[in-house]
Amino acid sequence: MAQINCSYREKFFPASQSATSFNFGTMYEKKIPELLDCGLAVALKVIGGKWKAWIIDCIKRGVRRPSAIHREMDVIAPRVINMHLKELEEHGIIYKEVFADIPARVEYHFTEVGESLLPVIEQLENWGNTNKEYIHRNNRLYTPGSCQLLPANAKASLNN
Amino acid sequence: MAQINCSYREKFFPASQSATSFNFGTMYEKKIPELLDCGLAVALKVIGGKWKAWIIDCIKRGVRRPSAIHREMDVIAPRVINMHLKELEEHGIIYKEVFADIPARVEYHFTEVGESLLPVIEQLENWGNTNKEYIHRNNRLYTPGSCQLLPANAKASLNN
DNA sequence: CTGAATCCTAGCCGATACTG
DNA sequence: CAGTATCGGCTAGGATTCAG
Repeated sequence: MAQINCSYREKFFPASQSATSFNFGTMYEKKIPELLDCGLAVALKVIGGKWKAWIIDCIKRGVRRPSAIHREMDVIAPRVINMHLKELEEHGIIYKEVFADIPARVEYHFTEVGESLLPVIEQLENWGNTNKEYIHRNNRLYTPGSCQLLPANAKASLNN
Repeated sequence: MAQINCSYREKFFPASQSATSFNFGTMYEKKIPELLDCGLAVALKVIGGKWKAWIIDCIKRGVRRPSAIHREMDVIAPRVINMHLKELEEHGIIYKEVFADIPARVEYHFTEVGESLLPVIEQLENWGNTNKEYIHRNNRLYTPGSCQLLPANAKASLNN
């Protein structure tokens, strides 16, 4: 059985203010610091954000230049893509190679840590693909007091 | 090498409007539908949200009653916790057992699908724990043009 | 081509009070 | 104990413009 070794209370709100309780993720200035010592929280922070998954997928497929990424994600505002790219860079997931060409030329690549993230993302992707219909279905059937619908396929997993 | 089988353009913005392109996630009413057919996006949607990880961890450790969860997460507004609980229920990750006691008594349990999510979360947690120092360090060292700092440990992963 | 600056909106979340 | 309602703010994200 999977084990989450998370003493969240401590990790989200360390008693010792000297802990690694600073604000990270500079996409916006944050008033309320969050996360910190919890691995799960950090991981979610890194791959969270509305379009990070898509961007990571781009780079993974060799779409490395900003302009190319913008072309593929033409429905998303370039500013937003750039913000996500910058955040990924700050987190050390990708880094940028700047060429002295004119016009300017830039390529993004995964760092080692970034590459180590890919298999984990694949797990998430697989889970999502095998369960998305179920989740969508549940969402549709759900009504405020419809707990009766769920136990049918859920009770099986109970053992008390 | 990990493979993400995501044709994002199609999955986020299906050409056929008849696709599973409805709005899910009723924590709030959404004006702009999102996600849909991409497994990764669905997975992130399910475990996303500021406190879902903590809540999932609670239930996993046997802290099943709302009042108990509220006690443990006493820094978080009960309303917010309830919203996340409701969303997890709507997504079919947990379900609620309602006892006819007075005062009211409720217990949350994982559905089968919910349990299948735990190992995946563990992967994320592990990745985060082994890389959080690196990420935090990067965040601190980062300055707008500090791409010079990263390639040092990043170049190694390049092969072109 | 790259990417910063400005303005704006929607939605997540926080605090409080209230019902059964 | 469990859950809802209302109000307000912060912030991620979207649209546009301009600079290097």
